[in-house]
Amino acid sequence: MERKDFVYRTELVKKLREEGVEPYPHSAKITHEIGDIVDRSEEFMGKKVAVAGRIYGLRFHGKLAFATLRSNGRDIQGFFRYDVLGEKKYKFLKKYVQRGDFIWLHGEVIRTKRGELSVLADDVRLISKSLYDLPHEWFGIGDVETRYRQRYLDLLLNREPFELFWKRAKIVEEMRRFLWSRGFLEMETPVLQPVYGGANAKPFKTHVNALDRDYYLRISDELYLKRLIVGGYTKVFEISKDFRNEDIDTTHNPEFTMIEAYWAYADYNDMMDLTEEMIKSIAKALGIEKVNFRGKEIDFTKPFRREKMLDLLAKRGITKETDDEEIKTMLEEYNIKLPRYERGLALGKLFERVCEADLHEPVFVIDHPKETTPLCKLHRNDPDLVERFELYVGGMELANGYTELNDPMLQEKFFKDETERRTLGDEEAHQYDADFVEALRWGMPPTGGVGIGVDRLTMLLTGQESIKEVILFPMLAPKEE
RNA sequence: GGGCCUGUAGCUCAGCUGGAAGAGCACCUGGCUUUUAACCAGGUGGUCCGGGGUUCGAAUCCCCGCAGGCCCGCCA
Repeated sequence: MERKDFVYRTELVKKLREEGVEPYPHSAKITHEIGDIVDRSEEFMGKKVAVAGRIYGLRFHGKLAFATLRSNGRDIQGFFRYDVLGEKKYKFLKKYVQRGDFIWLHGEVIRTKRGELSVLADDVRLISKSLYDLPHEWFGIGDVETRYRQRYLDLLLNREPFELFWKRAKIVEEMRRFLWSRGFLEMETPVLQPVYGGANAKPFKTHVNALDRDYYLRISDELYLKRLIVGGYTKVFEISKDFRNEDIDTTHNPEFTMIEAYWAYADYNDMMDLTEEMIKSIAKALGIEKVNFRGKEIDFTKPFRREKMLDLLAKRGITKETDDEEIKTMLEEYNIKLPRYERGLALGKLFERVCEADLHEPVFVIDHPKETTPLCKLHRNDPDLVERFELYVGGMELANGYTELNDPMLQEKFFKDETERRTLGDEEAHQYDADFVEALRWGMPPTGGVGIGVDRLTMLLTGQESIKEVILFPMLAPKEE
């Protein structure tokens, strides 16, 4: 059974065509965007304009009618008078034009008796017929599933997400502007990779018919951007969609956006400075100082603290003196399973479990045990650690950076260690990337790198606690009919 | 993977101690020359998520399934 509104409106389209009116014309030339007129209304007063937009409200009042027109999130009122518009067009409006339709109208910018900025129409055209009744904005769309599956309805009827995704676009724009201003070049590296790397994660597998080879969707673009540093660039970045074949929850989506930046001759301290300055400049550009997140305030104007991971663990009673047996007991208590006991890995896992959730105000956690990643340079003062940082905000990991490992022989060894972990059953261990080792053998300068989760940054800057709220089309199970 | 919750008109929701499917808005018809959630009068509209069961009778109770949300587990 077809929807009643669809049947009725489809019939109207048919009638329009019978009368020689095309309900979906090719263009509708406007003189101004609605927002421009609203922003500079006094300048436009008394002038003739042509505007277009979707009808959110249509109020017939005998021989008068008022329409709320919206375009790009901005509203202006269309004012139709029988005597100004003429009988034919007025009747057309009444018979064929409904809420949800797009119209074009021409007329003088005025204010009505109630002071509402309006265009007093002397001409009106239907420029796109909607075949469904637009739900009322007053009630909005509340059903979360509808909001995600039909995001356009969410954007059309709920103000908050419309503005939120505008902000997300601004965040990405500011990110680019910031890095461009620092001399970084925006690069594009492969999404389809024969060997995946740069993170601990399960990949999506695909097949390249032309080569008859299995490929992977990237889990990170790290190893390719570093090849570009080998290639001679000193500052590169990429905003990349990465793919990780893992669970979907409030902070994870299988497809997500990451920005990675690599900077030759710099180290992890420089990258922390860069990260902090970038986030603060984005927040400033958006006029954001403090955000309420998970019930607590985050102040983006204060300096980001830097804490050593081992110091944070020590505050929880896990120190150098804690012996391996005690740590193994703790792993069991927290139900953490490692393919094989390695102290450094265990400490990294315990940190996530014990400390992570409490890191609310921005803090760089630095100097991780060396077993936590194979891509990072050993610490200049302690061979058991690496020069790594993770930025935690709101209890989430927001960024991850290193003084990049550029010693090809050590890189080879670390990849071998990962291969061993893989054979022991660690599905997320890194793959051995011989081509990347080859690149390092040609020489990569000392380099600092960082990756920042764009979705999570958007969550933090907008106070949204679910990643689905900041991804336009979050992954959902396909609906079968 | 485990627990809790949700699914009723186009939208927002009520009905849930079993007994004739409802409201507001939207939509349609009529009225109205300053409305803006317009108003007034009348009207149309339902696979009560799907399947099975209990019962004289199920939107309501039971079982299975689907989809979504939250929490936990797992995981960047």
